Amino acid sequence: MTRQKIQIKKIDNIAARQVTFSKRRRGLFKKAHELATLCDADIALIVFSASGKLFDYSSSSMHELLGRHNKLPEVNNFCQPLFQMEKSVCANLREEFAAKTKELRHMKGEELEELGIEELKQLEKLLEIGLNRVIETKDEKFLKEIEAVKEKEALLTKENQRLRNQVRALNRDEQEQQAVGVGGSSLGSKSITSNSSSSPNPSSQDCDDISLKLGL
Amino acid sequence: MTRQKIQIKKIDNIAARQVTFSKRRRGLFKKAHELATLCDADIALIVFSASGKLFDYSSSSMHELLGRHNKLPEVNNFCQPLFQMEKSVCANLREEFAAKTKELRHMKGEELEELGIEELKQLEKLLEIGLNRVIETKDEKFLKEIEAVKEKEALLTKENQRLRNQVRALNRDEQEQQAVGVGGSSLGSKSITSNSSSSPNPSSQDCDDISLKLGL
DNA sequence: AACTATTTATAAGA
DNA sequence: TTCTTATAAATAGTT
Repeated sequence: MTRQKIQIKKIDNIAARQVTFSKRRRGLFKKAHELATLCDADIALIVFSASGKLFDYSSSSMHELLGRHNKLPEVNNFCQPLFQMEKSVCANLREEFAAKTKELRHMKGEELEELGIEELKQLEKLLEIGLNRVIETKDEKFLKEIEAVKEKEALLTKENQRLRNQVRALNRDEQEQQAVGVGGSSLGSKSITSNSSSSPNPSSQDCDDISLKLGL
Repeated sequence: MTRQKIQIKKIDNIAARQVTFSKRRRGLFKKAHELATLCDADIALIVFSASGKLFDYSSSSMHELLGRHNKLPEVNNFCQPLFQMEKSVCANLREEFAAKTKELRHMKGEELEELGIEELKQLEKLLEIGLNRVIETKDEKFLKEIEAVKEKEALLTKENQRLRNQVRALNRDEQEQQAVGVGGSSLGSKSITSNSSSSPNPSSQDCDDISLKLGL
């Protein structure tokens, strides 16, 4: 597909065919892996070169795929080659696992002696980037936390104001009653006190919440 | 691969993931077919979408391809238990692998949103420790490098001194000869020149070495 | 194994 | 879904 467009038909020149096979095989496996990763798909890819060499890729357990595929009648006797494949897949996985483990160790500052200066410099850069991002994210979370608390604070302040007004009104009522009438249970004051006792309770619970969160 | 480069990791948005799956699946099957045609390869490609739908391609009949390495039917009976074993081993490995991958991503500052403040703080500490160790190791390597160069420098200085003395002695001899005798080949000067021509050579090679190392 | 001029694939947007 | 389009990737031919 470049320098010159080619027709999709068997390449006659053997050397050229082998070169193209290597290049495109890589590309195909890469694409398969990308599709599996990006779209959470299960993929099995089996390639036999013209010379009979086997290459394979599978995004998850080959058996699982096989099991599902087994429902198709013509695909029933593949045990052995698939087992071989599974083994090589596992071997690959193990290899990757070892590589990841090593990388992780390096990032934790272990087994650094085996690295050269250039690699150490790259590692340092990587760690700095990671650290900065972590700090950034942490700070963002803190800010969010603060925002939330501030919101509650505003609500509480408002509620406090309301309550203060209520109390003031209540006091005024009582003084008026003492000044005007002598005895008798007042329906008005009863309803007000029951109101004010149901309201402060939840807001004091909010208070506890906030102090808990702030005291992380 | 366009408008914007994307990272190869699971696409979060479901709709976008489906669209990408359709597009890339087509591309993958096309590439598989091209490889099979161009290079006379046998290819089997099995894809399960995240929702479980099956897509497959094979360059020759799937049966023929997979039957090729299946000349021993009796071996199939052994397959099943071996599969099971291999499967569980692989599953475990995959799980650990996923965990390591996630940890590594976090250390690189990716996908941090899913972490809480406490975890972020721990991660930050971990990264700081790693970074410090890396810097330490790097500095040690630098120091070693400098030590090595200094050693060579000392050797060279010594060698230079020796050569200077030799040259001085040589000059003196010549002056004495010019002053004392008129003609005649001197055995003494001959032996000195042969000495000095065998010695400077290796030390000039050393010089090259050092400049190479210093110019890292 | 590298390079590079092109072709192809495709992410985002309509 | 399908089309468009700007851009990233793959790769044919070459060295």
